[in-house]
Amino acid sequence: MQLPDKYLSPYNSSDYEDSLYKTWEDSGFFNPDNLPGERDETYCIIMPPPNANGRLHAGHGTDMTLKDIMTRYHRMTGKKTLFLPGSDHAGFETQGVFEKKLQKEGRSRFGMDRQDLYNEIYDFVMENKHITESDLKKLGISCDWSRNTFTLQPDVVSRVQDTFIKMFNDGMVYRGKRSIHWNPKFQTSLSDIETKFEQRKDPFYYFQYGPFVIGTSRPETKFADKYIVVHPDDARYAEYDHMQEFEVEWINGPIKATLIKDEVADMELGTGAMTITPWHSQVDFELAQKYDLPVEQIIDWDGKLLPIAGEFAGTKIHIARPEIVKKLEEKGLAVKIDEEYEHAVRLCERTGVVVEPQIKDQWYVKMDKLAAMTLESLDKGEYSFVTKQYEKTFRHWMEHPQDWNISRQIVWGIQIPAWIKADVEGNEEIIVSREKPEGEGWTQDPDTFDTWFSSGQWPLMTLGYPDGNDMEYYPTNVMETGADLVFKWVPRMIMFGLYLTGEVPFRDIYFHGMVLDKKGVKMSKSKGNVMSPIELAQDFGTDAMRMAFVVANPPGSDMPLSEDKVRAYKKFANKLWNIARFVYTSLEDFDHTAAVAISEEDQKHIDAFNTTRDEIASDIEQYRPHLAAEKVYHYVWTTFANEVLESTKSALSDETTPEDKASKQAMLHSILEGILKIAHPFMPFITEEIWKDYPKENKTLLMIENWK
RNA sequence: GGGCGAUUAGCUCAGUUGGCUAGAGCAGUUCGUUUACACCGAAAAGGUCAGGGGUUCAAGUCCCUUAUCGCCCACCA
Repeated sequence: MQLPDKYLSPYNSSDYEDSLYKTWEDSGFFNPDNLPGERDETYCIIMPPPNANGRLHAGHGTDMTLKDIMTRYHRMTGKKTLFLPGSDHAGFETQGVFEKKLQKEGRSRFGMDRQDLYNEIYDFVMENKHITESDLKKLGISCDWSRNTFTLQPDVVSRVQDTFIKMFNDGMVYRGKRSIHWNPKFQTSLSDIETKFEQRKDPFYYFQYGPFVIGTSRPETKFADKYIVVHPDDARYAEYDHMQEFEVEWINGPIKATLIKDEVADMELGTGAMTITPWHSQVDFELAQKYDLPVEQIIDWDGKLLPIAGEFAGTKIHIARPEIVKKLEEKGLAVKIDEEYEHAVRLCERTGVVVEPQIKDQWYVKMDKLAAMTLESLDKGEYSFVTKQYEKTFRHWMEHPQDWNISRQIVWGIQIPAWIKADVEGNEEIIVSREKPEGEGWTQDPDTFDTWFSSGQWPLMTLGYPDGNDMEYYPTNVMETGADLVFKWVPRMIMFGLYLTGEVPFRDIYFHGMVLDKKGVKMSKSKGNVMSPIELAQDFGTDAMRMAFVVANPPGSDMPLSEDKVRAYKKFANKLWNIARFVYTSLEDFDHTAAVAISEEDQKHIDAFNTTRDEIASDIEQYRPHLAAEKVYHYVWTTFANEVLESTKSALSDETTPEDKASKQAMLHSILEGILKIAHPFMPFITEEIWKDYPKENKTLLMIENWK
């Protein structure tokens, strides 16, 4: 063969990547239906859908690379392999992003028509979605774009709604007034896992309340407090009886208060006596239900005080707080203020807004049975954690299930298929159905589902549940995703899978860690240490970037990433390029179709390669891609380039017999093929490009060549 | 309060079921421009694998313990 000119200059990824991706895509082999040969065994990975509202980050890079390595490997071993892409509407997050955009334009979603708002967000998301998809292609991932799915496409919407209807009919969902986490700025409720705690130092106030001194950090909620709670064993209050009543002078005049003795009171905190505000505290609400106490709203949905606050009505709570304290001081009811009080404040995880507990009618999923099914299935070994360290955490969470609030007061999502008719007394009649019920007065619940309600059904929806052809891929092989989804997403998919089909959606769960910057600090826009996979791919080549994402990145632990690391694998790509150059040059007078006797020495090299190749295969199959990648690197550079290749140099010159030379040529020819194959899942572009020139009969794309 | 994990070369980290003469990248030392590659090669240097104890023929790897650091969950009127 003649050495192609392209090898005369160093490997320049940008000259090849786009056209190679197009070649793969045009070949149709991303779609398992088009793969050649008999393929009885299926292999399927469902892509965790990136949110359709922004650019890819380094986490996506790792995520996609790991999945693509597994996909490409299994495709080469002859399985009917499907890597199924999609995107998630990411309800609350997307609407948040969109509202910021509106704000910049001096607009607001409030007052906008529901459908207009939805349509505007839809257009915004579609634009971003296309950018994301072209970004994904730059990562070289071999997913079947013909099966690309979006959570808000009509057939997904209707099937997700059907699940809700089935759950309602099965008594698995209910509607009820509950203490919810309310985000007053974004006007929506949140589930437990959408909130986080932040340690803050706030003043802690002690007020005289009848014969008691109560402690509180939230005086602005106290207007309607008529119940005092102390611990039954608290000796300081032994003289008072449970349900004893007192006349109390309070913020806006005298009231009648009642003492409750209950173990929820913490004797260590403050004076051990508190008053309760059921509407604005989850714990208090539970207590109110236990003793059948009245509940009254003090703070409105915007975070302002209601008329019950008298002169403070209409005031934002953080403004009212010091004024209320001042009034109590003037009345001589303020005992003392502890300025050093540290406590945890619940915030909205995505927006950082302080959450206000409120009481609202919401839809809930009953979790007890679903959680039990999920645990039972785990015990039976129907699915398992590759990253074992998460199993215990997962179990603990599943053993203490909380009912799941699935209603969101936003438009960007799948509307809940429930119709409500209220009579004059405010009693509600509810029909759950996709179609509007017969008769007058029905309005559809304006709320949408929590995003995780639809993404929890993602493997089912993408594979066409209930009766689509692709259900042959269910259960899928592995769910590879970020560890932050151990509660948010993974358990929900398992629960929906078991509930709807009786089978888990995937066999193995593999969590990769977070990608940190080179100092080990979490990447974030505000810190300015974000590394874009797209820029890395442009600067160093996608193959180099993929290697950097995999090497030294064991399952389940975080990984720092630096440009130096990516640069190292760019060099490696060039090394591979020059190995090809050397081998192809050496094969100038070699006939690859002729039978050649391989010398004992050369056979040893081939055998050693085969051993390495099999180790790499087992590393990939057993979820050790980080070791597999390192072995590829080490074999190619140290063993092959530095040892094998060097050892052939004298023989390939004219100082040898023709037989020996032919043996060396055949050995190099054979091992180069193997190297391109073992490197392909990790570095698909450069290997495919070198493969183009590889002398072989009946050659196909490297992507679908046989691994061995 | 409950749980998980980390501690290995100057720095950032690998090291699967115990078999190690402990590896990689970057940084740094010496030599080399020998036609695959200077996006390179050769050679050397750097580590009582956090401390202590134990199991074993054998421990970076398993067990106990101490210290430091990180993360997650729960709760805090």
